[in-house]
Amino acid sequence: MKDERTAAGDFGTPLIWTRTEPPKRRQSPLERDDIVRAATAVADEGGAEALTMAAVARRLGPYTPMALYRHVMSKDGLVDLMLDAATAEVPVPAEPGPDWRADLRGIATESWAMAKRHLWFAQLVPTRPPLGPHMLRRTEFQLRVLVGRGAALGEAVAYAALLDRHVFGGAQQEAEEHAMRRWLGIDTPERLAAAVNAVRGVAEQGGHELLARWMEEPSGPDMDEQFTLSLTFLLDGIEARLPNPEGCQGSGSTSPSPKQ
Amino acid sequence: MKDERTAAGDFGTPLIWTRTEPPKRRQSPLERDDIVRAATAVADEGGAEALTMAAVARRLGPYTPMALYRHVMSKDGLVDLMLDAATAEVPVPAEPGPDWRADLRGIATESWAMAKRHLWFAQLVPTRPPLGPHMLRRTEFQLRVLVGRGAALGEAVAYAALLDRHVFGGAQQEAEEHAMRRWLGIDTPERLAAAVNAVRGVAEQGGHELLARWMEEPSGPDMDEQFTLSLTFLLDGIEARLPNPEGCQGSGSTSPSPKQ
DNA sequence: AGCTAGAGTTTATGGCATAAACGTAAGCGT
DNA sequence: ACGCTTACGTTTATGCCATAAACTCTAGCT
Repeated sequence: MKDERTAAGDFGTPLIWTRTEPPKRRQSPLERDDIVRAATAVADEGGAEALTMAAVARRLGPYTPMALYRHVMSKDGLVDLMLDAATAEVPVPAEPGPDWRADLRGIATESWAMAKRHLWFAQLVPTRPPLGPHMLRRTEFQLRVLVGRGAALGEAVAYAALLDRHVFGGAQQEAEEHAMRRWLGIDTPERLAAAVNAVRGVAEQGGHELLARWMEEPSGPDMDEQFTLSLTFLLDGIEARLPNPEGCQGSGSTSPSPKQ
Repeated sequence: MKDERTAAGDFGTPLIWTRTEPPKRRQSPLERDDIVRAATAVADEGGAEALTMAAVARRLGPYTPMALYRHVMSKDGLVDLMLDAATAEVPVPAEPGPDWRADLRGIATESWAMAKRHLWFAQLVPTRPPLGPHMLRRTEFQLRVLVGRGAALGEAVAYAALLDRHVFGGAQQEAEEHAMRRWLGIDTPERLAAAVNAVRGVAEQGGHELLARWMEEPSGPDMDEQFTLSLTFLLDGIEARLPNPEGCQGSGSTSPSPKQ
């Protein structure tokens, strides 16, 4: 990974999904799963910026960073494995149920919960192509639900993408706030106050009355409520564009024109 | 910026907005604006991962990376300035107009267009607190529109956040695809085919029929259409929760319960 | 017994941000 | 005119990263 910042990563190196785990000796002391678990623990605690090969190796015990490369190919490979392992935590039904909204809502809600458990997830997922087996399985389920409700395949792909954007976008924002609190708040509460005051000062100077008022006394739905809210908005929107009110199969390529 | 990857950045260092540009000599050869412009050009061309102090300095002419620090304080400071400069490109009306949907749609659409001009924007914006003056101004406008329509302040903040999440989430995805194409596609078209085939192989093996079908022949709304679509969904949802159908001021703290 | 392949280590390279100390020259007051 | 100050840019050095390459050790097969 040449530069970690890039949210549009370097996919040039072969993806780890093309290489299977090397065949094991009897009981090799180090395994992919151990490494992924350790890396996940490191990132859970310190965020994505704490995830370095050295930190993972240290956590595993008496290992050097280079030991990991034999098993995970590269840091990108490790990240791919971590992302897929985390995705595996969201349960995906074998078959779509009778209520398509519940199906999609379930996937979204579970994903949201997972992303809150692993705040690094939302930070890292946009840096890698979402091609892990569990992510594929998850996507396929979403598509089946939508196509089963009459959406055209291309539309289904768009709707799924749109829902996921919302889940992971929200999680990303949550992660930001968490990190902000970590840096400004926890260790030095007076710095939090100072920063907030500075910003409020800017807001007031700029004549930003509403913003200043809100910063003085934040209110409104919290992240979870916002998540539920916009999820509902999106499902409503999708529903309005599905062809049959309670239908079976259908091409569904025609769609009502939305309000402009 | 210790680790660039982190989408939840290090806000510990004082924000650049607290420091004004140092007073200039007669005509200092290097100015903040020059630097920000050059940095923007670098990132426009090479993406966020190409944005290094050295690259910016090189672009400016016969300067060393360290020269920049006198003017922008740190790389984070530079990024903050870049983000705000880009935000300044989206026009914000002085006053809300008669049609609140048009107002919000306008901000969102212009922001989307800006983010497509500067693909690094969506990659970098989640790494820094959105406290630049232009960003504040933009947010204040959104709030004024919503509060003017009867939303409670806290709700307005949530709605604005929710809309922005979609704008920048979509832009982020666009940036990913662009980078992916850059790495896999442009220089070596056969590698694109190989990669797609590999993934399709995985999809087929896993019995992911719809996914495989779609990868065989992608279809459906493109990014712009998806953007418009989900924007409409969200505006519809917000509209349904605004108190008065065509009203003036109002507390708006009660809201219809959404369909579950 | 000896070979081999896998596991982990050591060493080295190069990119990156950035702290610290160092010229250098432009403008100021005297 | 003289010297001091101060902004400006450079040099040098530090430390953190990922990771390539070569090396060592050892289990287990032939």
